Amino acid sequence: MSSILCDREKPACGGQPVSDVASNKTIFALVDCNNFYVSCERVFNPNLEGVPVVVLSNNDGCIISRSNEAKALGIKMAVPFFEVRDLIEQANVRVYSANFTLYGDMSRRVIHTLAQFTPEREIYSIDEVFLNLSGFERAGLSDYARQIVATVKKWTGIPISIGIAPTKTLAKLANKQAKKRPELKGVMDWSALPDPEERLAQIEVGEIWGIGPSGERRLKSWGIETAHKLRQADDQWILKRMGIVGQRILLELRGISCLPLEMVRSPRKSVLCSRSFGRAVEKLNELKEAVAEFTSQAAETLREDRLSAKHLTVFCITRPHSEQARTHSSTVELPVATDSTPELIRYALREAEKIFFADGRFKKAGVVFSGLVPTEEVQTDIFDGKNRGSAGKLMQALDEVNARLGSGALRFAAAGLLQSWRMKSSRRSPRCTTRWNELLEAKTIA
DNA sequence: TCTGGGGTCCTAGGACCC
DNA sequence: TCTGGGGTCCTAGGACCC
Repeated sequence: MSSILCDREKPACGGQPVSDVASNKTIFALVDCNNFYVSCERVFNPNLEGVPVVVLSNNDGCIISRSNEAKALGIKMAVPFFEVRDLIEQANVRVYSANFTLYGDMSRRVIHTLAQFTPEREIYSIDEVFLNLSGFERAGLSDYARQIVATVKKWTGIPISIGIAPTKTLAKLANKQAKKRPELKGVMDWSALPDPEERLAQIEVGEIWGIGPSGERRLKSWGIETAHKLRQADDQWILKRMGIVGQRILLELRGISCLPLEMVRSPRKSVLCSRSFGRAVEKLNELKEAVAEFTSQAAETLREDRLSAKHLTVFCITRPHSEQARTHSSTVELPVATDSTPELIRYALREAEKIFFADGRFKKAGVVFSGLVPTEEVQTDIFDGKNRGSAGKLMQALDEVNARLGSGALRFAAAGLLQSWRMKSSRRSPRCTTRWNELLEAKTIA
């Protein structure tokens, strides 16, 4: 902290190792897939072009992706489905349940295509990648970016937008502008603006990356309503009121990069699997079934990353979205970190029993693994007495079978067979790119 | 009636120690 | 009357992101 206060020249980046981050002359380009999930659905169903389309979250709960036509109807992001159901029926909006298997695969294709254009990339999320375009100035940054837009569209079918700027925060803003203004053809270079100050004055603070609803309320209460005003604010004053996060945003708006391009993904710190139930769960054995299922799924993720967990938390939520909504949780420290599903299930079920209470109506539950260590570095205990080698082989065999026959082909009995608490997902499109039996079919009409 | 899921980072406050 | 102070570690909860 003190280094930030004393040394204004030094950006408040935190301690990334030099080799993992790009040089300080990074030219950030944020690639963002337009309406990503909807665009994925359109790739395999061209009838969806030009008509309003939305994609729903798990459990068919909220709207999580909207086509431009759906946005124009006034359907807001993250709004509960039931609130807009009438509007959706009236306007004949096409509705899809989320198909994350398909979206994940399409994301990999986009990233692979981007790799043709620059070696320095940070995969930020399923639909966003930061690139370093430093070294491509001679080609003309905007021209080069338009070439990227055209290639990604041609090779994957996914439309993207690119914002270019000296910091990530400005690149985010540039990207928004690129989406808003069709005449920019999907690309905006912030540095090429004749009057960036004026542009910042038109942007509300709530639109800035990192300023959420609470930050927006506080800033506005101090009379800071636009990105321009925040940029002009005293950074020490902001530091005192909004902490290091607020100060970083302010500096980034001034063009001082505080958030480097992180090309190496930092190791994950936790694995979580949770679901809302399709209906309220009231029986202990159903809660235990669900907890066993979530544990088994999260353990699969652990093994994919070759990690073992030292701590396990089980939580459940009773009656959310109401005044009595409560989270109950219980954490156990394992004697030896593990990635073995049956062992983890044993501990998880014990915690589930602790948090269960009669008369509870459970709406959601989940399992969190933390204290993650690489499996080959696990500290064993001489009094452990478990044959960890054979447990490892069993898990490997299980993962191989499930990889070949589809996730869930081999399951643990503790997770139950009926799983009547399972969520709704009634409108899912076929997993065209990852399931043989859901391949797209071409039909000839006689 | 019906409101996602998976993550990270930061801060405040309590416990504890010397 | 008046009850230290500084440091570390841990945890819970808030805020934010996509």
